[in-house]
Amino acid sequence: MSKTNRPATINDVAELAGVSRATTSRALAGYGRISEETVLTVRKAAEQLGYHPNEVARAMRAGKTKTIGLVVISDFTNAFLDRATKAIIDAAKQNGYQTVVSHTDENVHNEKQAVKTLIEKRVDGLILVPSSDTDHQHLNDMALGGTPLVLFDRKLHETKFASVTTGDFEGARDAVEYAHKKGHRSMAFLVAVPGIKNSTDKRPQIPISTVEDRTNGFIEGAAMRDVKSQMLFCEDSQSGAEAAVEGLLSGSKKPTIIFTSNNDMLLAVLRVAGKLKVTIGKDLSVISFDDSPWAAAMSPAITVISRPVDQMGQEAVDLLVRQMSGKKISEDAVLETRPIERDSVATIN
Amino acid sequence: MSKTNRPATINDVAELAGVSRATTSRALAGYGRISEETVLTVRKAAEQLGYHPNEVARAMRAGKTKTIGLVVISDFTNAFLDRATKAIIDAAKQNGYQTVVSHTDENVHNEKQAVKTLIEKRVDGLILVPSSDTDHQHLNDMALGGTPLVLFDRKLHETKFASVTTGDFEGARDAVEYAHKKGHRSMAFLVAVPGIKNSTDKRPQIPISTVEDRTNGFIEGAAMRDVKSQMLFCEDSQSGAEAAVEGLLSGSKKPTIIFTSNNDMLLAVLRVAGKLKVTIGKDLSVISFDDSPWAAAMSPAITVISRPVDQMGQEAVDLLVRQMSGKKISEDAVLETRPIERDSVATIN
DNA sequence: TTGAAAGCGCTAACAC
DNA sequence: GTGTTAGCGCTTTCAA
Repeated sequence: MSKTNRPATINDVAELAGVSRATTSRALAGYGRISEETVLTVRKAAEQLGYHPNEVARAMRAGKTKTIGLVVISDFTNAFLDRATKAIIDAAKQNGYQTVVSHTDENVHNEKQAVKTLIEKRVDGLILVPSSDTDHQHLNDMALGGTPLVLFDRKLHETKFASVTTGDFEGARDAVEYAHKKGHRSMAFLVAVPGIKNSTDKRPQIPISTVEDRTNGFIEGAAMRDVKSQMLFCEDSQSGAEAAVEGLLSGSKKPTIIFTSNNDMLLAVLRVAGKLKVTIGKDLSVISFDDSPWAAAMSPAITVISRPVDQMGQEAVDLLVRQMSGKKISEDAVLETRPIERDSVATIN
Repeated sequence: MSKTNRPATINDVAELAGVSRATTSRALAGYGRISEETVLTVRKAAEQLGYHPNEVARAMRAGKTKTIGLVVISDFTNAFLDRATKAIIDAAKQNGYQTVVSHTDENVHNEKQAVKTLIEKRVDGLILVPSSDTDHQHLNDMALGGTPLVLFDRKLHETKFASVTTGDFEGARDAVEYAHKKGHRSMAFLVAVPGIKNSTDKRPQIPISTVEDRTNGFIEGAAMRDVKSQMLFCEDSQSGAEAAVEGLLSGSKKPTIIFTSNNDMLLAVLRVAGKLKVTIGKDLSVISFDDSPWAAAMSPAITVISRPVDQMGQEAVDLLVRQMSGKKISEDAVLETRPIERDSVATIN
């Protein structure tokens, strides 16, 4: 910092070192022909002034910000997305990129806003967890202005973006299979669907590919084994979910096992179960999508269908980095889910 | 996007609209004297080209990036910091700022790196959860180059930074008081201390003000009521914590209640309890710092000392915004903790 | 080995 | 009401 209170510029350094800006730049960056001595002088001057290169100016000149934008739905107060966010930030850093995170609370309007802002900030690339499969006009070529985009966790039909997802259809189907093996014959799938009110057992429009896959997987699994199955599509909120679960557990068609489409739904089941004094793993079994530290720490520990979140983050960044370096790929990475058997599924004979 | 594949600039718009850059800028930003008609023409041209203002150039010119940097320790895969991060991002957005998030895994070296990068990106301000009370040379005036900094969740002694913290001393003390009322006479405090190996009951250097406060609060509370108390300072890792808890529970000085200094420690207790078949809320009581959705959903639900995380985020951004607008304040906001009584503390008579 | 100068995209004096 | 111009801090030709 020079005498004034604003950060030192390369000019300040040049002046103090008694050389030109160009020389200073070269000395600091260490390229071109330059004498050992000058380098030392310049370095000392820079140090003395507490010089930090202005990355904004650099970005301006280079036309690259070395920054990627990450737009996640919901907040990342979510056992899957928080770790995904971390994984992405880490992988990006590994590749020399900073990450700017926006979250959209599952709201397309916020998503549009976030994408716009990020584009204006001239991020070099974008990773997006899209809110809606049907509304994505803000992702057309013109809006993106050539910024590469990778989809995370969800696909967008009718678009050609590269994406990183998991085999959730198979994951759900196999989970049903597993429950069947454990003797369950009456199963329910509790599905959070953004945009709907309360809950319904009529299948609504599902604007999220992942949720759709899980739903279809559940149906397929149930059909294969001919078990009694029901689905409950419910509002993506704490109160809505709890009401739905209460209905489910107090009704006449009470299942022996509930599958939940995400951790929030799992928590709803757990809360209601606690309230109704039904014991998980005995009176009622549970399997959820996505693992979390607390699911493993519960008594009983919760059986889950986990997804390789770190690897997903890695993959997303890899895909993006490759696109940012010019390739116009539209590859899809589909990783495998992995069941983690714990103690929340009772054996019934 | 113009014919070439790079984003349209204001020049492109000006050319298409047949006016000068300055006029274009005025038309788009809507300032100065300008005819209605020109505005329309320019707007249309901009639209047609998919023009997005280049915020990098703007930032360069204005000397402001409208961005703040957030450096959190650990990852934010943490029931407190994830919500804090969200709160900060939201509050920042409210004030027209984007947020760049870095995390340091509780490692000072990473913290230095993160701060440096952010300074070079010319963030307008910084919110930091510092890793270490003893090592903060990288936060001196010169390194910061005048960038305002607000401390979050932890104070740094011997510095003059504004900070947002909570009354953890009182929180811990009152929790002991509460446990005493419920009849507990033998209490243990499980404290995560970064940097130590395994665990010890000898009080080590605690480089985190918050943890120090909690420890002192526990001691004070225990002293006031003359209960048998012990402390276990343990490595901040899953395996380390579990080993410590196992020792605690199988030893002869087994307490009736364990206080945990954060959620990771709570999970360790829960995991070990599950393994050892000790029932929480009956065989063993638990109170933890920091609330979380899952703590409330467990059976029994966990009694916690919660902190007003949204408000903390708000406050931090407020403090920062005020500093960014020129004031050189060094105010400290200390918010109150709030006990949430649930079912993990048994009544003993 | 070093310096001078141009230009990245934008806005704001200042002229007309 | 609109255009011209300078300059934010940096890197990189091009000359010397």
